Amino acid sequence: VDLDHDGPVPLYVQIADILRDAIRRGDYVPDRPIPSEKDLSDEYGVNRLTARKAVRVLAEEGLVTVVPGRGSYVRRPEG
Amino acid sequence: VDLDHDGPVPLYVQIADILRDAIRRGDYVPDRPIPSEKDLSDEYGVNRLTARKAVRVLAEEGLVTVVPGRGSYVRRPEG
DNA sequence: CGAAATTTGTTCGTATGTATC
DNA sequence: TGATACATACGAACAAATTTC
Repeated sequence: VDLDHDGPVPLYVQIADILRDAIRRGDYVPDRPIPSEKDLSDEYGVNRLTARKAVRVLAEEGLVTVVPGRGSYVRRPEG
Repeated sequence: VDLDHDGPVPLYVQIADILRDAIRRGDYVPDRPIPSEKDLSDEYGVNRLTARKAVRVLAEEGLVTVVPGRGSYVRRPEG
């Protein structure tokens, strides 16, 4: 799982893209948590705050819900 | 809370001026923190480092004390 | 019930690169 | 040239919420 550290796309955007695709593919399913910020930072070799920023992107898109002390859960599509 | 982005006065100076006035007015009181760098950057729509620079001005004037990881606290006047 | 571990939340400190004035 | 300003990214420390043992 390698990111492009030199290109124009920010690391947190790259991670957000990866996570978004994974959710769309069904690798992460509704009502279940995606990897923790720490797991993401370990997996992609980035700072926790960078991984956190990626998760926030998904949260702002409504794809996940962040729960303090629990994790970030894939949202069940409404309707 | 709007700043003059075009005039000759740097944004960080404008923010420092606003904060200084607020402290003098008593909006922020001794031993209590002023807004965090992030809150200031959000409120004034500037980069965090610009807000940080404003806080540093006040710190250099002795009006606040910056505590890493905690915040910037209004100084209690000596005497 | 309580201590430890996990996870997210917050804050300041710092560095790099880019752009603008 | 230098000061200003922004975006990104990492580091360190601690707090708060939650779960696990």
